[in-house]
Amino acid sequence: MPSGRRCIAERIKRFEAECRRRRLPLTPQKRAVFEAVASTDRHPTAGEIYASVRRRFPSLSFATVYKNLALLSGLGLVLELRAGGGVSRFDANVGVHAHVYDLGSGTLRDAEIRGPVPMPKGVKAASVDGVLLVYYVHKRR
Amino acid sequence: MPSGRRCIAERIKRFEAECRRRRLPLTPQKRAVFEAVASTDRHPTAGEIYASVRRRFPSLSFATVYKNLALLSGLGLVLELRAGGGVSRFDANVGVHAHVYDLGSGTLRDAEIRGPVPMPKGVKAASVDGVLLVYYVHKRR
DNA sequence: CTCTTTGCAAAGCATTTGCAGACGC
DNA sequence: GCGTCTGCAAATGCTTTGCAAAGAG
Repeated sequence: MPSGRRCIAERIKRFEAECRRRRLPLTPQKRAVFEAVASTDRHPTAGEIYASVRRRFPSLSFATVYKNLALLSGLGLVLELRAGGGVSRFDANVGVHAHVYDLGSGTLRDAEIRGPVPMPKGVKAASVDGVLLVYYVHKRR
Repeated sequence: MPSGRRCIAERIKRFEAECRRRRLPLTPQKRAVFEAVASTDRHPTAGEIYASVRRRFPSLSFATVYKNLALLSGLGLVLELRAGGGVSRFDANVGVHAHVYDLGSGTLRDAEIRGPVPMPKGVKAASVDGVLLVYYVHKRR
């Protein structure tokens, strides 16, 4: 399922490699922020990430969290989900997958999809960095 | 194409029918806000809608725009796109279609897709209100 | 007449920015 | 050492809310 041990370790390896390649300092905070996103499949918000990382780095500030999330997002290591509700959620699963957003409860959860996601016309497959696929569902109307 | 005359008229008809069905007053502002979204395929932001409607209703306030957008969104007449960038964009095309978000320029545009969008497991097709499909693309990395 | 809506002003809150000092490499 | 990062505090800006007056049906 979404994030087994193996998968997390791989994500972190990729994160480190990418930082080295770019000559970006591997600070403890940066690593902790990435780990906070990579070790869960709950699509944490910036606030949740802050709370989580703060346990190990009490001096952590929100600015650091946001700066690192922006950085990671720019590196393609993390996906920012603005699918519903008011806040951004972050996902270290950069591959193609789907989310179901419940309009009633505001819940955002992963979904398995059967079959491949079609590619859009006029877009080279190679230039697609990520795909956000969200199903909006309701209980009743 | 996204929004021909015919299509716009149909959208407005649906909007009016839905309001009547719910016994919701059909105020000029409400209608104007919906029309502002329905008559373009540019996915306007709340600010753009405000500017547009304000030309005909100089006393219009932002609160009215937001309240109506929230209402329309709840009625399923308008889709709120939080796909990229910082602000919400609104789309009266509630049917299944795709968007391409350019990470470089921050542009969000419509895209035709070939083939059907797969349905997720564990979700009844009938309960799916809408599908948001966004391709994140880049020029270079 | 009743219930919804409007418009204003103020509040709310997630996110961003500037900057000085700290730190990775 | 050099360039990036951290943390603080203040600012930003989209969005929401409360409320009294106006409007739709």
